[in-house]
Amino acid sequence: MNGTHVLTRFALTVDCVVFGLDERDLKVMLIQRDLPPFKNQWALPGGFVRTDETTEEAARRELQEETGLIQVFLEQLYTFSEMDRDPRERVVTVAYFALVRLSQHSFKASTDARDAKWFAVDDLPRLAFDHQRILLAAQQRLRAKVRYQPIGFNLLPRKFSLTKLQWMHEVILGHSLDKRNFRKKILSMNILKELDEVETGVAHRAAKLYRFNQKRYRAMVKEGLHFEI
Amino acid sequence: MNGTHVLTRFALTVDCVVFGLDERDLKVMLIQRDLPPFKNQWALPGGFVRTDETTEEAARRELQEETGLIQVFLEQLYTFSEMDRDPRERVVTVAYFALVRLSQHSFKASTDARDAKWFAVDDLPRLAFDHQRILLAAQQRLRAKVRYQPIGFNLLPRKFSLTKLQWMHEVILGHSLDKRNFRKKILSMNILKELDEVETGVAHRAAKLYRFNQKRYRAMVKEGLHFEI
DNA sequence: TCAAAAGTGTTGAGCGTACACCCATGC
DNA sequence: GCATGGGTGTACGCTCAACACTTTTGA
Repeated sequence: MNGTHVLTRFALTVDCVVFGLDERDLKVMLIQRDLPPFKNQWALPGGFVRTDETTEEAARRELQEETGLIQVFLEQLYTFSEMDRDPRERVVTVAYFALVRLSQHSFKASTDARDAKWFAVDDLPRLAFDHQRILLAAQQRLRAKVRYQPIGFNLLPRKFSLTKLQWMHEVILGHSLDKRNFRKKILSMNILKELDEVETGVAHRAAKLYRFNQKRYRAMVKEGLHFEI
Repeated sequence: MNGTHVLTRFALTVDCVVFGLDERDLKVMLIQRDLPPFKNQWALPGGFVRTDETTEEAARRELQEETGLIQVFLEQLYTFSEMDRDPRERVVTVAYFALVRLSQHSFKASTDARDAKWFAVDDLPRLAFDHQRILLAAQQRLRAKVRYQPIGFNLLPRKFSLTKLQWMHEVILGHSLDKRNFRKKILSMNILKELDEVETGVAHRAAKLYRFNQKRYRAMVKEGLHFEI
Protein backbone atom coordinates (compact mmCIF):
# COMPACT_ATOMS: atom_id res chain seq x y z
CA MET A 1 0.00 0.00 0.00
CA ASN A 2 2.96 2.32 -0.09
CA GLY A 3 2.17 3.81 -3.45
CA THR A 4 5.48 3.41 -5.20
CA HIS A 5 4.21 0.44 -7.20
CA VAL A 6 1.56 0.15 -9.83
CA LEU A 7 -1.53 -1.55 -8.56
CA THR A 8 -1.62 -4.90 -10.32
CA ARG A 9 -4.87 -6.74 -10.75
CA PHE A 10 -5.22 -10.47 -10.73
CA ALA A 11 -7.29 -13.05 -12.50
CA LEU A 12 -9.09 -14.86 -9.71
CA THR A 13 -10.67 -18.28 -9.85
CA VAL A 14 -12.26 -20.76 -7.49
CA ASP A 15 -11.68 -24.50 -7.62
CA CYS A 16 -13.80 -27.05 -5.84
CA VAL A 17 -12.77 -30.42 -4.55
CA VAL A 18 -16.09 -32.24 -4.35
CA PHE A 19 -16.09 -35.45 -2.34
CA GLY A 20 -18.73 -38.12 -2.52
CA LEU A 21 -19.04 -41.64 -1.15
CA ASP A 22 -20.48 -44.55 -3.06
CA GLU A 23 -20.76 -48.24 -2.18
CA ARG A 24 -17.06 -48.76 -2.64
CA ASP A 25 -14.88 -45.66 -2.31
CA LEU A 26 -14.37 -42.06 -1.54
CA LYS A 27 -14.84 -40.28 -4.83
CA VAL A 28 -13.95 -36.90 -6.28
CA MET A 29 -15.75 -35.16 -9.06
CA LEU A 30 -13.70 -34.09 -12.04
CA ILE A 31 -14.53 -32.35 -15.25
CA GLN A 32 -13.00 -32.92 -18.62
CA ARG A 33 -11.75 -29.68 -20.10
CA ASP A 34 -12.97 -28.85 -23.57
CA LEU A 35 -10.66 -25.90 -24.11
CA PRO A 36 -6.93 -25.33 -23.92
CA PRO A 37 -4.84 -25.27 -21.88
CA PHE A 38 -4.91 -28.90 -20.77
CA LYS A 39 -7.63 -29.60 -23.31
CA ASN A 40 -9.27 -32.99 -22.74
CA GLN A 41 -7.53 -33.41 -19.41
CA TRP A 42 -9.44 -33.80 -16.19
CA ALA A 43 -9.66 -30.89 -13.78
CA LEU A 44 -11.44 -29.72 -10.67
CA PRO A 45 -14.72 -27.94 -11.28
CA GLY A 46 -14.25 -24.20 -10.96
CA GLY A 47 -13.95 -20.98 -12.85
CA PHE A 48 -13.46 -17.27 -12.75
CA VAL A 49 -14.89 -15.16 -9.98
CA ARG A 50 -17.21 -12.38 -11.10
CA THR A 51 -17.27 -8.80 -9.87
CA ASP A 52 -20.56 -9.12 -8.07
CA GLU A 53 -19.97 -12.25 -6.02
CA THR A 54 -17.79 -13.46 -3.19
CA THR A 55 -15.49 -16.40 -3.77
CA GLU A 56 -17.89 -18.66 -1.92
CA GLU A 57 -20.75 -17.53 -4.10
CA ALA A 58 -18.60 -18.15 -7.13
CA ALA A 59 -17.82 -21.65 -5.90
CA ARG A 60 -21.50 -22.44 -5.40
CA ARG A 61 -22.41 -21.01 -8.76
CA GLU A 62 -19.75 -22.99 -10.57
CA LEU A 63 -20.81 -26.15 -8.81
CA GLN A 64 -24.36 -25.66 -9.90
CA GLU A 65 -23.45 -24.73 -13.46
CA GLU A 66 -20.99 -27.52 -14.00
CA THR A 67 -22.50 -30.30 -11.98
CA GLY A 68 -26.03 -29.35 -10.95
CA LEU A 69 -25.12 -29.53 -7.27
CA ILE A 70 -26.85 -27.15 -4.90
CA GLN A 71 -26.90 -26.68 -1.15
CA VAL A 72 -23.82 -28.74 -0.49
CA PHE A 73 -21.48 -28.53 2.46
CA LEU A 74 -18.77 -26.12 1.35
CA GLU A 75 -15.71 -24.84 3.15
CA GLN A 76 -12.80 -22.70 2.10
CA LEU A 77 -9.61 -24.70 1.85
CA TYR A 78 -6.63 -22.56 0.86
CA THR A 79 -5.56 -19.91 -1.61
CA PHE A 80 -2.92 -20.85 -4.15
CA SER A 81 -0.96 -18.08 -5.77
CA GLU A 82 2.18 -19.59 -7.27
CA MET A 83 3.25 -17.66 -10.34
CA ASP A 84 3.13 -20.52 -12.83
CA ARG A 85 -0.10 -22.21 -11.86
CA ASP A 86 -1.65 -21.39 -15.21
CA PRO A 87 0.47 -21.43 -18.37
CA ARG A 88 -1.51 -18.60 -19.99
CA GLU A 89 -1.12 -15.96 -17.35
CA ARG A 90 -0.98 -15.53 -13.65
CA VAL A 91 -4.11 -16.80 -11.92
CA VAL A 92 -4.74 -16.88 -8.20
CA THR A 93 -7.24 -19.46 -7.06
CA VAL A 94 -9.24 -19.85 -3.89
CA ALA A 95 -9.83 -23.56 -3.35
CA TYR A 96 -12.90 -24.96 -1.62
CA PHE A 97 -13.87 -28.42 -0.64
CA ALA A 98 -17.39 -29.77 -0.74
CA LEU A 99 -19.12 -32.84 0.64
CA VAL A 100 -22.18 -34.22 -1.13
CA ARG A 101 -24.63 -37.05 -0.71
CA LEU A 102 -23.67 -38.91 -3.81
CA SER A 103 -26.66 -41.22 -3.49
CA GLN A 104 -29.13 -38.38 -3.90
CA HIS A 105 -27.76 -36.70 -6.95
CA SER A 106 -28.37 -37.89 -10.43
CA PHE A 107 -25.85 -35.83 -12.26
CA LYS A 108 -27.47 -34.32 -15.23
CA ALA A 109 -25.18 -33.64 -18.13
CA SER A 110 -23.67 -30.30 -17.32
CA THR A 111 -25.16 -27.38 -19.18
CA ASP A 112 -22.00 -26.42 -20.94
CA ALA A 113 -21.47 -29.92 -22.26
CA ARG A 114 -18.40 -30.70 -20.30
CA ASP A 115 -18.18 -34.19 -18.92
CA ALA A 116 -18.46 -34.43 -15.16
CA LYS A 117 -17.43 -37.74 -13.67
CA TRP A 118 -16.66 -39.32 -10.32
CA PHE A 119 -13.24 -40.86 -9.73
CA ALA A 120 -12.04 -42.89 -6.77
CA VAL A 121 -9.50 -40.77 -4.90
CA ASP A 122 -7.09 -43.67 -5.02
CA ASP A 123 -7.29 -44.03 -8.76
CA LEU A 124 -7.13 -40.60 -10.31
CA PRO A 125 -6.19 -39.58 -13.81
CA ARG A 126 -3.53 -36.98 -14.43
CA LEU A 127 -4.97 -33.59 -13.54
CA ALA A 128 -4.71 -30.19 -15.19
CA PHE A 129 -2.89 -27.24 -13.61
CA ASP A 130 -1.84 -27.80 -9.99
CA HIS A 131 -5.10 -29.55 -9.23
CA GLN A 132 -3.35 -32.65 -8.00
CA ARG A 133 -1.83 -30.60 -5.23
CA ILE A 134 -5.09 -28.90 -4.36
CA LEU A 135 -6.83 -32.23 -4.21
CA LEU A 136 -4.16 -33.56 -1.90
CA ALA A 137 -4.58 -30.62 0.43
CA ALA A 138 -8.33 -31.19 0.45
CA GLN A 139 -7.92 -34.84 1.26
CA GLN A 140 -5.64 -34.06 4.16
CA ARG A 141 -8.06 -31.48 5.46
CA LEU A 142 -10.96 -33.89 5.21
CA ARG A 143 -9.04 -36.61 7.00
CA ALA A 144 -8.04 -34.30 9.80
CA LYS A 145 -11.41 -32.68 10.18
CA VAL A 146 -13.64 -35.72 10.07
CA ARG A 147 -12.09 -36.78 13.36
CA TYR A 148 -13.08 -33.75 15.36
CA GLN A 149 -16.07 -32.29 13.56
CA PRO A 150 -19.24 -34.06 12.48
CA ILE A 151 -18.91 -33.18 8.82
CA GLY A 152 -18.85 -36.72 7.51
CA PHE A 153 -22.62 -36.90 7.77
CA ASN A 154 -22.74 -34.74 4.67
CA LEU A 155 -21.42 -37.69 2.69
CA LEU A 156 -24.07 -40.14 3.86
CA PRO A 157 -27.78 -40.38 3.11
CA ARG A 158 -29.85 -38.68 5.80
CA LYS A 159 -30.80 -42.07 7.17
CA PHE A 160 -27.89 -44.40 7.73
CA SER A 161 -26.88 -47.42 9.74
CA LEU A 162 -24.09 -47.34 12.30
CA THR A 163 -22.17 -49.74 10.11
CA LYS A 164 -22.29 -47.28 7.23
CA LEU A 165 -21.27 -44.46 9.52
CA GLN A 166 -18.31 -46.43 10.77
CA TRP A 167 -17.36 -47.49 7.28
CA MET A 168 -17.40 -43.87 6.10
CA HIS A 169 -14.91 -42.97 8.79
CA GLU A 170 -12.76 -45.94 7.94
CA VAL A 171 -12.64 -45.02 4.28
CA ILE A 172 -11.65 -41.44 4.98
CA LEU A 173 -9.17 -42.23 7.73
CA GLY A 174 -7.63 -45.13 5.90
CA HIS A 175 -7.75 -47.61 8.75
CA SER A 176 -10.34 -49.77 10.44
CA LEU A 177 -12.09 -49.08 13.70
CA ASP A 178 -13.40 -51.39 16.39
CA LYS A 179 -17.12 -51.94 15.92
CA ARG A 180 -18.17 -52.05 19.55
CA ASN A 181 -16.00 -49.16 20.62
CA PHE A 182 -17.14 -47.06 17.72
CA ARG A 183 -20.81 -47.65 18.54
CA LYS A 184 -20.32 -46.98 22.22
CA LYS A 185 -18.57 -43.73 21.49
CA ILE A 186 -20.86 -42.32 18.87
CA LEU A 187 -24.03 -43.27 20.74
CA SER A 188 -22.74 -41.83 24.00
CA MET A 189 -22.43 -38.44 22.34
CA ASN A 190 -26.19 -38.25 22.05
CA ILE A 191 -26.15 -36.64 18.65
CA LEU A 192 -27.91 -39.37 16.70
CA LYS A 193 -31.61 -39.93 16.55
CA GLU A 194 -32.60 -43.58 16.37
CA LEU A 195 -35.37 -44.01 13.83
CA ASP A 196 -38.17 -46.55 13.70
CA GLU A 197 -36.83 -47.83 10.44
CA VAL A 198 -34.43 -50.45 9.23
CA GLU A 199 -32.45 -51.02 6.09
CA THR A 200 -34.32 -52.61 3.23
CA GLY A 201 -33.24 -54.86 0.42
CA VAL A 202 -30.36 -56.51 2.22
CA ALA A 203 -29.82 -60.25 2.24
CA HIS A 204 -29.32 -60.48 5.98
CA ARG A 205 -30.48 -58.92 9.20
CA ALA A 206 -31.48 -55.33 8.51
CA ALA A 207 -29.70 -52.61 10.47
CA LYS A 208 -31.46 -49.88 12.42
CA LEU A 209 -31.33 -46.49 10.81
CA TYR A 210 -30.22 -43.27 12.45
CA ARG A 211 -30.25 -39.63 11.59
CA PHE A 212 -27.75 -36.96 12.62
CA ASN A 213 -29.39 -34.51 15.00
CA GLN A 214 -27.79 -31.16 14.23
CA LYS A 215 -29.76 -29.28 16.88
CA ARG A 216 -28.81 -31.75 19.54
CA TYR A 217 -25.20 -31.56 18.42
CA ARG A 218 -25.12 -27.80 18.83
CA ALA A 219 -26.73 -28.08 22.22
CA MET A 220 -24.20 -30.70 23.29
CA VAL A 221 -21.32 -28.55 22.09
CA LYS A 222 -22.58 -25.73 24.25
CA GLU A 223 -22.49 -28.10 27.17
CA GLY A 224 -18.90 -28.95 26.48
CA LEU A 225 -19.12 -31.92 24.12
CA HIS A 226 -15.85 -32.50 22.34
CA PHE A 227 -16.70 -34.51 19.22
CA GLU A 228 -13.94 -36.94 18.44
CA ILE A 229 -13.73 -40.25 16.64
CA MET B 1 -14.42 -20.37 -17.31
CA ASN B 2 -17.37 -20.75 -19.62
CA GLY B 3 -16.52 -17.75 -21.72
CA THR B 4 -19.82 -15.92 -21.66
CA HIS B 5 -18.56 -13.41 -19.10
CA VAL B 6 -15.87 -10.81 -19.24
CA LEU B 7 -12.82 -11.79 -17.28
CA THR B 8 -12.77 -9.46 -14.31
CA ARG B 9 -9.54 -8.75 -12.50
CA PHE B 10 -9.24 -8.09 -8.82
CA ALA B 11 -7.20 -5.91 -6.58
CA LEU B 12 -5.48 -8.34 -4.24
CA THR B 13 -3.96 -7.59 -0.87
CA VAL B 14 -2.46 -9.47 2.02
CA ASP B 15 -3.11 -8.64 5.67
CA CYS B 16 -1.07 -9.96 8.56
CA VAL B 17 -2.19 -10.58 12.09
CA VAL B 18 1.09 -10.49 13.98
CA PHE B 19 0.99 -11.87 17.50
CA GLY B 20 3.59 -11.23 20.16
CA LEU B 21 3.81 -11.92 23.85
CA ASP B 22 5.22 -9.53 26.41
CA GLU B 23 5.41 -9.70 30.18
CA ARG B 24 1.71 -9.12 30.53
CA ASP B 25 -0.42 -9.98 27.50
CA LEU B 26 -0.87 -11.41 24.10
CA LYS B 27 -0.30 -8.50 21.75
CA VAL B 28 -1.10 -7.71 18.15
CA MET B 29 0.78 -5.33 15.95
CA LEU B 30 -1.19 -2.56 14.32
CA ILE B 31 -0.27 0.26 12.03
CA GLN B 32 -1.72 3.69 11.93
CA ARG B 33 -2.89 4.56 8.47
CA ASP B 34 -1.58 7.81 7.04
CA LEU B 35 -3.82 7.82 3.99
CA PRO B 36 -7.54 7.57 3.38
CA PRO B 37 -9.66 5.58 3.66
CA PHE B 38 -9.70 5.19 7.42
CA LYS B 39 -6.93 7.77 7.69
CA ASN B 40 -5.38 7.80 11.17
CA GLN B 41 -7.18 4.65 12.16
CA TRP B 42 -5.36 1.51 13.19
CA ALA B 43 -5.13 -1.38 10.78
CA LEU B 44 -3.38 -4.69 10.23
CA PRO B 45 -0.06 -4.46 8.43
CA GLY B 46 -0.45 -5.47 4.82
CA GLY B 47 -0.67 -4.19 1.31
CA PHE B 48 -1.09 -5.00 -2.33
CA VAL B 49 0.32 -8.13 -3.86
CA ARG B 50 2.70 -7.57 -6.75
CA THR B 51 2.81 -9.44 -10.04
CA ASP B 52 6.05 -11.20 -9.32
CA GLU B 53 5.36 -12.62 -5.89
CA THR B 54 3.11 -15.13 -4.22
CA THR B 55 0.76 -14.00 -1.49
CA GLU B 56 3.08 -15.45 1.13
CA GLU B 57 6.00 -13.55 -0.33
CA ALA B 58 3.89 -10.41 -0.31
CA ALA B 59 3.04 -10.96 3.33
CA ARG B 60 6.69 -11.38 4.27
CA ARG B 61 7.69 -8.34 2.26
CA GLU B 62 5.02 -6.16 3.83
CA LEU B 63 6.00 -7.34 7.28
CA GLN B 64 9.57 -6.41 6.66
CA GLU B 65 8.75 -3.06 5.09
CA GLU B 66 6.26 -1.98 7.68
CA THR B 67 7.67 -3.47 10.82
CA GLY B 68 11.19 -4.71 10.15
CA LEU B 69 10.21 -8.27 10.99
CA ILE B 70 11.95 -11.07 9.12
CA GLN B 71 11.92 -14.83 9.36
CA VAL B 72 8.80 -15.06 11.43
CA PHE B 73 6.40 -17.96 11.71
CA LEU B 74 3.76 -17.27 9.08
CA GLU B 75 0.69 -19.24 8.09
CA GLN B 76 -2.16 -18.56 5.73
CA LEU B 77 -5.38 -17.88 7.57
CA TYR B 78 -8.29 -17.25 5.23
CA THR B 79 -9.26 -15.30 2.15
CA PHE B 80 -11.86 -12.58 2.54
CA SER B 81 -13.75 -11.47 -0.52
CA GLU B 82 -16.89 -9.66 0.62
CA MET B 83 -17.87 -6.99 -1.85
CA ASP B 84 -17.74 -4.02 0.51
CA ARG B 85 -14.56 -4.73 2.41
CA ASP B 86 -12.93 -1.62 1.02
CA PRO B 87 -14.99 1.53 0.43
CA ARG B 88 -12.94 2.58 -2.59
CA GLU B 89 -13.35 -0.51 -4.71
CA ARG B 90 -13.56 -4.21 -4.45
CA VAL B 91 -10.48 -5.73 -2.84
CA VAL B 92 -9.90 -9.38 -2.07
CA THR B 93 -7.46 -10.05 0.74
CA VAL B 94 -5.53 -13.13 1.74
CA ALA B 95 -5.01 -12.98 5.49
CA TYR B 96 -2.01 -14.48 7.25
CA PHE B 97 -1.14 -14.81 10.87
CA ALA B 98 2.36 -14.52 12.25
CA LEU B 99 4.00 -15.33 15.56
CA VAL B 100 7.06 -13.39 16.64
CA ARG B 101 9.45 -13.31 19.57
CA LEU B 102 8.52 -9.91 20.79
CA SER B 103 11.42 -9.86 23.20
CA GLN B 104 13.97 -10.01 20.39
CA HIS B 105 12.69 -7.28 18.15
CA SER B 106 13.33 -3.66 18.72
CA PHE B 107 10.87 -2.20 16.34
CA LYS B 108 12.58 0.40 14.30
CA ALA B 109 10.35 3.14 13.08
CA SER B 110 8.93 1.76 9.90
CA THR B 111 10.53 3.03 6.73
CA ASP B 112 7.41 4.63 5.36
CA ALA B 113 6.85 6.62 8.52
CA ARG B 114 3.72 4.84 9.57
CA ASP B 115 3.42 4.13 13.23
CA ALA B 116 3.64 0.48 14.19
CA LYS B 117 2.49 -0.34 17.69
CA TRP B 118 1.62 -3.33 19.84
CA PHE B 119 -1.84 -3.59 21.37
CA ALA B 120 -3.10 -6.08 23.90
CA VAL B 121 -5.64 -8.26 22.12
CA ASP B 122 -8.10 -7.57 24.90
CA ASP B 123 -7.81 -3.83 24.54
CA LEU B 124 -7.90 -2.94 20.89
CA PRO B 125 -8.75 0.34 19.22
CA ARG B 126 -11.37 0.47 16.48
CA LEU B 127 -9.88 -1.04 13.37
CA ALA B 128 -10.05 -0.05 9.72
CA PHE B 129 -11.85 -2.14 7.07
CA ASP B 130 -12.98 -5.56 8.29
CA HIS B 131 -9.77 -6.02 10.21
CA GLN B 132 -11.60 -6.64 13.44
CA ARG B 133 -13.13 -9.71 11.91
CA ILE B 134 -9.86 -10.93 10.46
CA LEU B 135 -8.19 -10.49 13.80
CA LEU B 136 -10.91 -12.47 15.50
CA ALA B 137 -10.49 -15.31 13.04
CA ALA B 138 -6.74 -15.29 13.68
CA GLN B 139 -7.25 -15.39 17.41
CA GLN B 140 -9.56 -18.36 17.14
CA ARG B 141 -7.12 -20.15 14.90
CA LEU B 142 -4.26 -19.49 17.27
CA ARG B 143 -6.25 -20.71 20.24
CA ALA B 144 -7.27 -23.89 18.47
CA LYS B 145 -3.88 -24.60 17.02
CA VAL B 146 -1.70 -23.96 20.02
CA ARG B 147 -3.34 -26.96 21.66
CA TYR B 148 -2.34 -29.52 19.10
CA GLN B 149 0.71 -28.07 17.36
CA PRO B 150 3.87 -26.73 18.96
CA ILE B 151 3.62 -23.29 17.40
CA GLY B 152 3.50 -21.34 20.63
CA PHE B 153 7.27 -21.62 20.96
CA ASN B 154 7.50 -18.98 18.26
CA LEU B 155 6.17 -16.47 20.75
CA LEU B 156 8.76 -17.19 23.44
CA PRO B 157 12.47 -16.46 23.61
CA ARG B 158 14.50 -19.46 22.47
CA LYS B 159 15.37 -20.17 26.08
CA PHE B 160 12.43 -20.24 28.42
CA SER B 161 11.32 -21.64 31.74
CA LEU B 162 8.50 -24.12 32.09
CA THR B 163 6.57 -21.50 33.99
CA LYS B 164 6.78 -19.12 31.04
CA LEU B 165 5.78 -21.88 28.67
CA GLN B 166 2.75 -22.70 30.77
CA TRP B 167 1.85 -19.07 31.15
CA MET B 168 1.98 -18.59 27.37
CA HIS B 169 -0.56 -21.35 26.93
CA GLU B 170 -2.74 -19.93 29.65
CA VAL B 171 -2.77 -16.50 28.07
CA ILE B 172 -3.70 -17.86 24.67
CA LEU B 173 -6.26 -20.37 25.90
CA GLY B 174 -7.79 -18.00 28.38
CA HIS B 175 -7.78 -20.34 31.35
CA SER B 176 -5.25 -21.63 33.83
CA LEU B 177 -3.54 -25.00 33.79
CA ASP B 178 -2.33 -27.21 36.59
CA LYS B 179 1.39 -26.70 37.12
CA ARG B 180 2.37 -30.26 37.95
CA ASN B 181 0.26 -31.82 35.26
CA PHE B 182 1.48 -29.38 32.66
CA ARG B 183 5.10 -30.15 33.46
CA LYS B 184 4.54 -33.87 33.48
CA LYS B 185 2.87 -33.75 30.12
CA ILE B 186 5.25 -31.46 28.29
CA LEU B 187 8.35 -33.18 29.64
CA SER B 188 7.02 -36.62 28.81
CA MET B 189 6.80 -35.62 25.17
CA ASN B 190 10.57 -35.43 25.00
CA ILE B 191 10.62 -32.40 22.78
CA LEU B 192 12.36 -29.99 25.15
CA LYS B 193 16.06 -29.79 25.75
CA GLU B 194 16.97 -28.95 29.31
CA LEU B 195 19.78 -26.41 29.30
CA ASP B 196 22.57 -25.86 31.82
CA GLU B 197 21.26 -22.40 32.42
CA VAL B 198 18.83 -20.70 34.73
CA GLU B 199 16.89 -17.48 34.67
CA THR B 200 18.80 -14.40 35.74
CA GLY B 201 17.74 -11.22 37.39
CA VAL B 202 14.83 -12.64 39.34
CA ALA B 203 14.28 -11.96 43.02
CA HIS B 204 13.66 -15.59 43.90
CA ARG B 205 14.83 -19.06 42.99
CA ALA B 206 15.86 -19.03 39.35
CA ALA B 207 14.05 -21.42 37.02
CA LYS B 208 15.82 -23.89 34.74
CA LEU B 209 15.77 -22.93 31.10
CA TYR B 210 14.68 -25.14 28.24
CA ARG B 211 14.78 -24.98 24.49
CA PHE B 212 12.31 -26.43 22.02
CA ASN B 213 13.94 -29.28 20.09
CA GLN B 214 12.42 -29.12 16.63
CA LYS B 215 14.38 -32.12 15.33
CA ARG B 216 13.33 -34.23 18.23
CA TYR B 217 9.77 -33.12 17.75
CA ARG B 218 9.74 -34.21 14.14
CA ALA B 219 11.26 -37.54 15.09
CA MET B 220 8.66 -38.04 17.80
CA VAL B 221 5.86 -37.22 15.41
CA LYS B 222 7.13 -39.91 13.06
CA GLU B 223 6.93 -42.33 15.93
CA GLY B 224 3.33 -41.41 16.56
CA LEU B 225 3.55 -38.54 19.05
CA HIS B 226 0.30 -36.63 19.22
CA PHE B 227 1.18 -33.21 20.62
CA GLU B 228 -1.61 -31.94 22.80
CA ILE B 229 -1.82 -29.56 25.71
C1' DT C 1 -30.18 -74.49 7.30
C1' DC C 2 -26.86 -71.61 5.79
C1' DA C 3 -24.64 -67.26 4.90
C1' DA C 4 -23.99 -62.71 6.16
C1' DA C 5 -23.99 -58.98 8.81
C1' DA C 6 -26.23 -56.84 13.23
C1' DG C 7 -25.82 -56.22 17.70
C1' DT C 8 -23.99 -56.50 22.34
C1' DG C 9 -20.32 -56.19 27.71
C1' DT C 10 -16.44 -56.79 30.32
C1' DT C 11 -11.84 -56.23 31.80
C1' DG C 12 -7.26 -54.25 32.30
C1' DA C 13 -4.12 -50.66 31.38
C1' DG C 14 -2.93 -46.20 30.86
C1' DC C 15 -4.04 -41.42 31.12
C1' DG C 16 -5.93 -37.18 32.95
C1' DT C 17 -7.03 -34.73 37.03
C1' DA C 18 -6.99 -33.07 41.50
C1' DC C 19 -4.33 -31.68 45.06
C1' DA C 20 -0.21 -29.28 49.01
C1' DC C 21 4.15 -28.81 50.67
C1' DC C 22 9.20 -28.08 50.86
C1' DC C 23 13.13 -25.78 48.45
C1' DA C 24 16.23 -22.38 46.61
C1' DT C 25 17.34 -17.73 45.97
C1' DG C 26 17.72 -12.64 46.28
C1' DC C 27 16.93 -8.93 48.99
C1' DG D 1 14.60 -14.41 57.80
C1' DC D 2 11.25 -13.50 54.73
C1' DA D 3 8.95 -13.17 50.47
C1' DT D 4 8.57 -15.16 46.10
C1' DG D 5 8.04 -18.35 42.89
C1' DG D 6 10.44 -23.19 41.64
C1' DG D 7 9.94 -27.68 41.82
C1' DT D 8 8.03 -32.24 42.98
C1' DG D 9 4.49 -37.31 43.69
C1' DT D 10 0.45 -39.85 44.54
C1' DA D 11 -4.13 -41.71 44.30
C1' DC D 12 -8.44 -41.98 42.08
C1' DG D 13 -11.59 -42.18 38.38
C1' DC D 14 -12.40 -42.35 33.76
C1' DT D 15 -11.65 -43.33 29.18
C1' DC D 16 -9.64 -46.21 25.64
C1' DA D 17 -8.50 -50.54 23.67
C1' DA D 18 -8.81 -55.27 23.08
C1' DC D 19 -11.59 -58.94 22.40
C1' DA D 20 -15.88 -63.19 20.60
C1' DC D 21 -20.24 -64.83 20.54
C1' DT D 22 -25.33 -64.77 19.79
C1' DT D 23 -29.19 -62.97 17.04
C1' DT D 24 -31.76 -61.85 13.09
C1' DT D 25 -32.97 -62.13 8.49
C1' DG D 26 -33.27 -63.38 3.56
C1' DA D 27 -32.21 -66.62 0.25
